[in-house]
Amino acid sequence: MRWTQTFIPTMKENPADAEIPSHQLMLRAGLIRQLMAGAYTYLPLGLKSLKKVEAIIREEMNAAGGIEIFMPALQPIDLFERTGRKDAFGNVLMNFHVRRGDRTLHVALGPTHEEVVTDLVARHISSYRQLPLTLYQIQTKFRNEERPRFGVLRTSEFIMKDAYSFSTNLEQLDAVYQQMYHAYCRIFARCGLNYLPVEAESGPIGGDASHEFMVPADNGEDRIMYCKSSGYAANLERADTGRKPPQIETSKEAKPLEKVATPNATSIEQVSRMLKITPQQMIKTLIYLVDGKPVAVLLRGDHEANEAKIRRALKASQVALADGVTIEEVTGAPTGFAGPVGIRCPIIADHDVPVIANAVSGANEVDAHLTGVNVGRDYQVTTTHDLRNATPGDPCPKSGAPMEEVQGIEVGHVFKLGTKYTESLDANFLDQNETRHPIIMGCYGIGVTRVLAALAETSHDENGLSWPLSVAPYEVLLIPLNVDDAELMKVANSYYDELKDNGVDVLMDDRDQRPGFKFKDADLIGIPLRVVIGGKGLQEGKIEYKWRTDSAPQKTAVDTGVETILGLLDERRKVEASRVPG
RNA sequence: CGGGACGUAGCUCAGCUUGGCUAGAGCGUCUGGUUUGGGACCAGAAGGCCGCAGGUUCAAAUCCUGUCGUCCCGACCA
Repeated sequence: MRWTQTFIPTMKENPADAEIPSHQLMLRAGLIRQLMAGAYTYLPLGLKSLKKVEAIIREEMNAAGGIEIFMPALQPIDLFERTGRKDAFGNVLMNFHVRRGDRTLHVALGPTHEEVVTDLVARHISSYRQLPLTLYQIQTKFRNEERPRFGVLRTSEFIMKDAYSFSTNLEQLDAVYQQMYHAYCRIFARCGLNYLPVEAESGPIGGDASHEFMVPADNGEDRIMYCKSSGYAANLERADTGRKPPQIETSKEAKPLEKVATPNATSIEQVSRMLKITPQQMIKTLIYLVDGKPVAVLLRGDHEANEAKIRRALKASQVALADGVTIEEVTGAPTGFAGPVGIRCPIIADHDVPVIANAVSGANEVDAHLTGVNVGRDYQVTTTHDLRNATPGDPCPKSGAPMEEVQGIEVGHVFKLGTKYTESLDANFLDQNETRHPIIMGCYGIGVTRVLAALAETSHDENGLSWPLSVAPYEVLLIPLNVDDAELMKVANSYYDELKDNGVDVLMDDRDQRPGFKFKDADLIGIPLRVVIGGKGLQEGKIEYKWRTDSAPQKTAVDTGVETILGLLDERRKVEASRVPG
């Protein structure tokens, strides 16, 4: 492609609306333009990369046994009512009424396609002989995000690869899951991403049933606990704190229980400042409604509650923070003064709570806290649980070494679903014994547009983007330095033609601009290999090439330049391929 | 949904506090000329419902009210 024949609107300055590097650079390099919050146009450069990512995904999905289909974004709302996800999605599900003749249809724009694909399978699969089956598509998804942000990282309309596996038993499901997991590793490696598979919340099947693929990045929205020595990595929601139940006994240094006045101090921070103590000395008492009944959850003052863990510990189905009225009922005080001593509801404590000697907690009385709170004497717990988010320094559940927290961008998710959808949508099969069972599902998603953003976010320098060869919009950027020089253009054009004839994806900057201008744009859009044809070089029979990641260009003979470039590209492709797991 | 910031030329921004000439600059665009290896220079030109609506005032980009939009923090995110 010739630059003057396409549409690459680069920008010299950072748009005011963009804050993080990927958003700024994708705008400046002319990959995307915003239409409204959470909706972006992909310009030629962005679209080319997107298509290359899609091609890689297709190759790997096909190799892993996936069958491509294409389902409608437009879906009847009753499918979501049957699976209960109309309510589960709530406002995130875009849905509306349309008139059709004298009828009114209630439709949704698909946020994902479990319902549609399961309905399809329910209608056409009925025998174990037809299974296993894995269907996938690459398609636009719609989610009414409460807060779209960070450019293309979180949008209300985005491209996703979603795959769904259908199996007769858990062994089959495990096999597909492993295949998909492996395919995902290959996809992200081929895209040149530095990725980390992390354990995620696993839902009904439990165990090792869900992994998210994260790209470590400071601006990532997800928090991951990571252990360098064991390789253990888990979503913050999921990560084990590695703590064990402590011995529960009253401290030998127990001081007397005392009530202190703490007017208007309702937060851990305010109380610790007022009493000149650290949050670690405090007991945080959170009142939850667990399946409708109040329960006091005790945590160390500096820790965060984890509702999924609380739900599991209590074997409950619903857990939510209690309202002010309930809190007054069980504590006898407004929100902010709850404590375990004398509270009128069951207590459940985190492992780290009973070991706090002479703790400070709310007094269950307005404007008052207690000091010298000790387990056994002042409040009773018989056992403890892991009820909180892990924090940096917590021991790794595998190695015991301190874990660290890293931020990440979620680019993929593999998940063993089980029979949630097949049961509600009647997707059954008959086994060898003519017995009917619900089909066992798995689902596997990749945020295709997010892969692009993650690459931009993690692969750039102060001058612009830097693409891997595999997904770069173009592999080679050919720069003739003076388009008015007929001799020079003759060489440039023959390079352009020959490279194209050899299957190289080449962009020629044929704009009538000064060299410096072109070099700046070259760095900004980040094409991996830059080839410069200039008057000075031609005089000595040389052309110049430079990898985007190199600092200085190298020279090679004009006559053999094309072969040199082809060789360089081959070599680089091999290097990139060597990073892909086999 | 709670909190904060912003909205003036295609882009980045000044002007608003303390209302008052024809609303400015740099970059970009167009024309002519000089240039040509890291975002050139000179001369000229085009380009604005100052987000929108209402109000106060002799007079509003500027003050007030409302509204829409965008961004950031938080909540939310099968």
